[in-house]
Amino acid sequence: MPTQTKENYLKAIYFLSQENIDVSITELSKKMNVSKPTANNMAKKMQEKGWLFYEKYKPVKLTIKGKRLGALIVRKHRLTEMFLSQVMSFGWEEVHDIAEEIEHINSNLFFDRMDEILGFPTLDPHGSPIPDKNGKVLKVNYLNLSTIKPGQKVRLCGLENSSKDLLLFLNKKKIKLGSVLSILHIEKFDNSFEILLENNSTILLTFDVCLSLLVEEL
Amino acid sequence: MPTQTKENYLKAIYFLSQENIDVSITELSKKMNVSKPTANNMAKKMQEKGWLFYEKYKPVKLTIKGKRLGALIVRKHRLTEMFLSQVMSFGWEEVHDIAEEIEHINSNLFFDRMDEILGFPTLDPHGSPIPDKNGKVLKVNYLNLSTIKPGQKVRLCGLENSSKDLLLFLNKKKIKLGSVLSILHIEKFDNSFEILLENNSTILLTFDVCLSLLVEEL
DNA sequence: TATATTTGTTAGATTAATCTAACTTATTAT
DNA sequence: ATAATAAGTTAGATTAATCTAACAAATATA
Ligand SMILES: [Mn+2]
Ligand SMILES: [Mn+2]
Ligand SMILES: [Mn+2]
Ligand SMILES: [Mn+2]
Repeated sequence: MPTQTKENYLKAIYFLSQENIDVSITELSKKMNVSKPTANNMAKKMQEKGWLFYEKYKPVKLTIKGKRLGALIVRKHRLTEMFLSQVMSFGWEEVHDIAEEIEHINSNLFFDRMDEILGFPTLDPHGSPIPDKNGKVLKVNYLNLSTIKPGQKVRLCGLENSSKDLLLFLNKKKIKLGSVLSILHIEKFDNSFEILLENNSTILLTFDVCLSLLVEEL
Repeated sequence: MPTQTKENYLKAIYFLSQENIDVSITELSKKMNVSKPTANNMAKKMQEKGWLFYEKYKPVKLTIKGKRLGALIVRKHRLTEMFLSQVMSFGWEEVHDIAEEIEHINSNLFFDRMDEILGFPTLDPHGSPIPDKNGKVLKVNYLNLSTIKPGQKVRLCGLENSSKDLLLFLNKKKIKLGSVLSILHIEKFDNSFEILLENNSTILLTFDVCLSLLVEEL
């Protein structure tokens, strides 16, 4: 029976592991906004639970069990986000904080029912994959908008980060998941993208924003 | 920002207060399944929060603030039960345990949305009133089935206790909220009730079960 | 009223999650 | 290779929530 706090640590390590299998105590402490001794102490406890490998002065690494458990929490998180968005009409910028709490609810029945009501979705409202009941994650293979050449037409499929600020910004620009973007021109000076939307309006996106958008070519 | 544990204590005191405004430490400790020192200690802490009056060797009593807060947690609990039952198709015997966790979610938006989707219900799936956003509770005035005379026809409107066992028993007997019951006969020997249901089947209910059923006369 | 029982409180300990200060080990730069 | 910096660890303290053992106060009973 993992506690809420430990579940959050597990998820943090799970995400940090995507970039690099090994996770340093310092990275973990930063992600969790706690002191290094706190992260260190927690790492030891999680080792005792069999969720990760811990050796003094070495980075930690999830065990198979830890990885699976982490994925299952992510599953609950993303199913919840999908439910909040599809069934309860929340905007994609509102769902994360609530899901951060609901992901800790202890009832498989509850999440299975969500899953069923949603028709067994594979992606969350931000385009991230929902791990299956065994913790297996579908590998999606999107392109980064920043790498697309002028003249190309793409569809927005996911986000590199789903920060509220980014989501609100995209709302304002009338860009949402599934939106079709035509790259008209890339400004040499600052690498900003001039983009034509479906509604025939033209918008400008900074290179930084383009780095956050995952697309597929049409 | 009340913690989950303290919210559960608050709710416990809130319910114990319905029967008797004053609540003893022993009652509280029993309801919460903790030792008396634990309950005592918690009572002191809740006093510091301004949720209750506490004086050594005296029973505790909720403050206005405590009563309101307690009612708001009950509101979240019952809205959740209603949502689980109406929107997510859970049986009335399945909703309590999940609601016991979800009631602690920290998002007014979440519960307001539930409320809206449900069409602002006033009763939960067990017939208990849902406190309003100010913590005000509608006073329902049902009769106890045990007090009804033979020949009378009544509608089931609520339950004195919503234990899972009772709910499963009622499921088996095909009795649900709104069911119409005609009292055919009361056995003098054991006070058992012979009852005719809408589907024309006749069932027998012990006096104890009748004590748990709240009805209105038709 | 005296005694027994119940109720409530104190004291002291434990576990989880956190902190700061001080120290050690490892890594990086000169 | 040494010194400086960064990363990781230990030690000791704190707060919330819990326990048991022992004691005190209130209530009930004979
Ligand atoms: Mn999220
Ligand atoms: Mn969380
Ligand atoms: Mn309930
Ligand atoms: Mn609860």
